[in-house]
Amino acid sequence: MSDLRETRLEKARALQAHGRAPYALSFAPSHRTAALQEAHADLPKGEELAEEVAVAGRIMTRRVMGKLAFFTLADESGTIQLFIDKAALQAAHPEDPEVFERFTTLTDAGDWIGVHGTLRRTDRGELSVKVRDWTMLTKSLQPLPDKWHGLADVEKRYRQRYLDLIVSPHTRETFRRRAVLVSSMRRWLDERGFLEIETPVLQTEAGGADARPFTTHHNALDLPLTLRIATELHLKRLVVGGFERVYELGRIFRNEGVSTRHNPEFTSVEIYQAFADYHDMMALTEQLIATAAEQVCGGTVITYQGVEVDLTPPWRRATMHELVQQATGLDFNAFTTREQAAAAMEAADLAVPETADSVGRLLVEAFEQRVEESLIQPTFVLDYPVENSPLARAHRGKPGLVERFELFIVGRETANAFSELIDPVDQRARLEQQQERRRAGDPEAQTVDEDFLHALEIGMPPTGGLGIGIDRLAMLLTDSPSIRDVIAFPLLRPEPRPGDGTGAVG
RNA sequence: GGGUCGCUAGCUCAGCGGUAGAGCACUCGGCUUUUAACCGAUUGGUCCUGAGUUCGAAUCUCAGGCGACCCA
Repeated sequence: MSDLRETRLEKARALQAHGRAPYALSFAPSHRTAALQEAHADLPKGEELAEEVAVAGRIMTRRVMGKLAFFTLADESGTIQLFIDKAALQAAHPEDPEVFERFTTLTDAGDWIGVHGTLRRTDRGELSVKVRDWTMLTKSLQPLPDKWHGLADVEKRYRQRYLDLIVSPHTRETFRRRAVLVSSMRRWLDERGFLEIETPVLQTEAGGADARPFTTHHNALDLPLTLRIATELHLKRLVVGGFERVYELGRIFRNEGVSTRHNPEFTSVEIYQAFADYHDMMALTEQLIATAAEQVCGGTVITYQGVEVDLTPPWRRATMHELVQQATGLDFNAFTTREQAAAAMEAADLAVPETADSVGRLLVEAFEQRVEESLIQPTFVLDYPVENSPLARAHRGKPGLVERFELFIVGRETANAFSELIDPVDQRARLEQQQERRRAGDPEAQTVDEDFLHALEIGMPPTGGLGIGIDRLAMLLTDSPSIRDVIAFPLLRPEPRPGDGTGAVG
């Protein structure tokens, strides 16, 4: 509303007129508020210290009562109260008899200010800075949301995340935890000799996953490009090049719908370790995630949406065949044709989609329909059908299967790993099969990447590969029900703002 | 893609066919121990958009927009 804004602009002009700039260049705080609260927790009521401190922050609430005022000042660490005594402030400013009135009338909730003063605990027990001098750091022109209710409108919280962060301590904590998660994972990998190497986001043909890419265009080269849908094929090239432990933690883009579990851009970490197989990657996954949980949550037993989840290794391991048999009574090892499997599934009241054109794909269907969401505690699901795992190595002992696992926690796929396929002849055959599917109309099927195949022909050592969805892990470790709660700025349709010239957002 | 729900003051919400309201915020006045400060007064609206029904629509109907949740 422009009246509120105009009032604040007027205050900014008044500050300028009185020699106080509405936008300061810098300020030197001596302490953060949390450090002061902690250091002086035992200061008795009514007592004051001689030492002067400087703190900076945003005014959250103001209580002005005649010749005395209390502000709540918030910095990133926490809050502290400002105790503004008219007589004391004026005594410190003989040159400006209006100093108290300027402070109380030209400031608003939302302004950034810095103050110098002494610490005292009020009679009511609130540790406060008794203000000797104040500086406007940034004059805010827009009102803050309701100080008691905060921002309840979910859409507004996503669109104007800055407001959400100001008024919702829980949101700040979520993104702080996400940052701890990411740095914890990088540290864990770095300490074990993994190199983070950045691979291209812009690619002429996106590969490494079954997904549709975003398309874009390079003007100078007049070249159509796609955004990456995985980092897999380039990281493997690096293993071919001789890096034995590589990873990349970064943004992936998939041109798909949005939901509480999907955002078109999301963050993954892919990790490749030479001379390792998928059993090694299971051990790595357990340790990596358990360590992250300890650093983010303080322990490996956590609560997600009211359910206790125990991330203490080792985690349950079960094959997809076992899990499906337990849940449905169907033994997919016994089926030799799709017709047999389809009939058995229909008899068990399972849907049989047309697109699932093999026993293996039907097995995955049965898994998704009856098992997936029941896997609350961390579970490695092993040994997938070869049909939908074109980059995984054939199982060493089970024909038709590959050495692959997916990790499920709270019913959600959280990680995916293989003993990587390193035989270039087999790899070519698998990708050609995928290309066939693509020709037959599956837009998510993969294409043949000739340079990748060439790299495999140069020679990739036996390698274990792993991908972890950072957003879903962040949801788990921050107890967030929606992926949008752990993405600072989730994709939203732009808001129509017809003819709006001021206060536009975004 | 389907279903349900939501959209009213800067924020949080009430109003559900008859003059658009409250609390907070803002402005003004009072107040030297408040902390959702308090007391008094004032200000503030494209009731998401459009069409329809009606003497009369924030309210009912239809279409559209944006979002949330559930399902596929």
